[in-house]
Amino acid sequence: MMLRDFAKALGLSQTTVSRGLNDYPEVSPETRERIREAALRLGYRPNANARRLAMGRAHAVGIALDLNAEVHMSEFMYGIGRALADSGMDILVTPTETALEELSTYQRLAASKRVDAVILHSPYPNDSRARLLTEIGLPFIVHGRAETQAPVAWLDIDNESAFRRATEHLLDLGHKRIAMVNGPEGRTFAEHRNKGYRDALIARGLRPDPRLTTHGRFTDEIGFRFAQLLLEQKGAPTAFLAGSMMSALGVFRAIRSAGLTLGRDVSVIAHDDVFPFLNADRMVPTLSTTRSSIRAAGARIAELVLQLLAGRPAADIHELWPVELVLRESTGPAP
Amino acid sequence: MMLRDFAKALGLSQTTVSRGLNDYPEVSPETRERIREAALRLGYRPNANARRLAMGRAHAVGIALDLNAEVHMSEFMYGIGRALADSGMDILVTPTETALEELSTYQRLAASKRVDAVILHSPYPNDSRARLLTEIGLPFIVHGRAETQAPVAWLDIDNESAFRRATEHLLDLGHKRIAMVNGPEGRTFAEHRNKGYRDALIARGLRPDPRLTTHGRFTDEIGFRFAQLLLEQKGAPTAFLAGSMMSALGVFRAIRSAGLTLGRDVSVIAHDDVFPFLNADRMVPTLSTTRSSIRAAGARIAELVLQLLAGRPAADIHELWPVELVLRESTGPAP
DNA sequence: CAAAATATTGATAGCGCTTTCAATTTTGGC
DNA sequence: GCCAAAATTGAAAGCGCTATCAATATTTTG
Repeated sequence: MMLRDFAKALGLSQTTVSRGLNDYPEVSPETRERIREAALRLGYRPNANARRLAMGRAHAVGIALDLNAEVHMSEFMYGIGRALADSGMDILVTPTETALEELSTYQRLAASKRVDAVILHSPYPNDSRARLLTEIGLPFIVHGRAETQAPVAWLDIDNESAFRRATEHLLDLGHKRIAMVNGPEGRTFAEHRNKGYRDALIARGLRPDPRLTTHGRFTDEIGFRFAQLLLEQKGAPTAFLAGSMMSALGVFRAIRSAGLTLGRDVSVIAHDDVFPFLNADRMVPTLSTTRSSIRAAGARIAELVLQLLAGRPAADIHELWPVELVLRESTGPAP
Repeated sequence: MMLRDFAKALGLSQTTVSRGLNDYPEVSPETRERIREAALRLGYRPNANARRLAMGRAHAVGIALDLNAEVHMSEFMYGIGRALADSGMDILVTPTETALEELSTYQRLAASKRVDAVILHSPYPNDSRARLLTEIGLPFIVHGRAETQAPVAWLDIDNESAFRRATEHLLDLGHKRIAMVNGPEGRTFAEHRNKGYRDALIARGLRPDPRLTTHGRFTDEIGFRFAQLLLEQKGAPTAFLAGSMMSALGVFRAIRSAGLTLGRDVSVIAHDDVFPFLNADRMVPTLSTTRSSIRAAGARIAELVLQLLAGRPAADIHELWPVELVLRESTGPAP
């Protein structure tokens, strides 16, 4: 069934029916209701591709499925999708491995008019992807922060403050040697976390020891290896900051396999993006975290994308979300 | 730049250019090359929405982002996307929470012609979604197995054999009480795993104890709670089968928090979908697994979708993949 | 070398919507 | 009750491609 048939069945013109379905003001309330009801009853739905062509809008947002951020992606996308559900917007996912690949993906999406906007995540402070998108005029919003010449819309969590407070808390507990399993080097969020961590140490007159910091993907393996390495040395750290729950799991294993007790011999605070499959509050011992739902961020970002496309200036779209520090059993006084 | 301009710039008709770009045989090799080169040089790309409308094909496949299968989704989608990369097919993701929601999603996608096919995952033996898709004539392929009246295209891993062999191996090691943390009740793969597990026990004259089996989502919490419960009882199991790496992490914690040693006091075999962020081979101790890459499955499924859309009968599309049993340190002789 | 094939290119009619502009009906003011 | 203004509906022209059918150029054949 297409518009022509549907309109004929109603005894109305295609024009009126189209207007009725698209909330044009000039169609009378009774007619609109009649159209709505009939559409539901007869199961008529406009052909999305015809609409896209006629309106010159793709009704879709793109997102790169980046292996480096993989654990986070589905939860993030879930949030985006939920918020977009009623807007008729689709989510178009493209796997990318390298930054270069991501760039050409955006060019393709833009040139072929497949998406109206894209959501950029895990940015660098000076991000080539953000620059490209600005240049080709494809609207986008950053999950995280990037600086470009032109104003950029972004939503970020306050990583710096989160890690500063987490570090301060460990310092308050008497820890002097605090290690950090950070995210991939160079990414804005990793740099922000680093800054928060270092600032907290320096404020207490401690000098950050570069050997106590590592960068890498959020895998349990990296957490494990780094923690194991440090724990078997003399002058081992008594506390760890972990950039993700995955890294934390690795750190846990290293602590246990060194015969130490988590929360007593070694304290851990991890950043928790709130995955349904990994609950910091139900671990044993429960895990202290800096917490911020990545799903909620995705949902909000989707709303902001809609606003951006509706004409709200990118320069106005900046949200910095505070991060909770949730203290549980994995943190205790320095031994 | 659109086709009209591009064709004009080349001094050719739109027809010829379109044919050149779409690999029609009647365009001469030199002309084709000239078109190709110019397209690259001038950055011309056909408007996807105009193509979709003209061709009556969406050039997209849909997939439901199901919270119950969330950890697996990004890896699975990554495989799909990689295999689809050169085909011009997009991946359209929609979050769904309930089966009902998934049904209405498929109806919407079909009615509005947003996708040419969908990929159905985590099916039930008798699956309402598969029935709906058959009924409305939206091509689909199942990751897993479902039975319907009409023939259904599917790709599945041999869960039954995997869990039979895993169980047999534990039995060979002398274990008598073997527990299993299975997936959500009713899903085909969970039932198949159950069958493999039970058959192995029965073949050795052991009666499966229902108290040793639990069903649920693949979270570390469920693994932990179930294992903890069993390990503190008398007659505790000496071995566990875990339906996923996440469940296994929970089981590990329970074993350790009971003061037992993994691989000595208690053995564990987990099913490993091969996540980049969780490596069974680099755990401590290394983890014995039944292994099958969900990413590879996704990639193959994408190929099969293309074949299905190219006209290959669904009845011909059935692949049952063998599952490796990888023995490592987490399995040892019964104490 | 003309006629018949064959290879290659073009003109144009959709694809199923939205939207502009025109037509018609209804309402309001006096 | 009449006319201007407002409200409501319709006709038809795109949106930017693909694909059908017709036209032209190039070979092949007898």
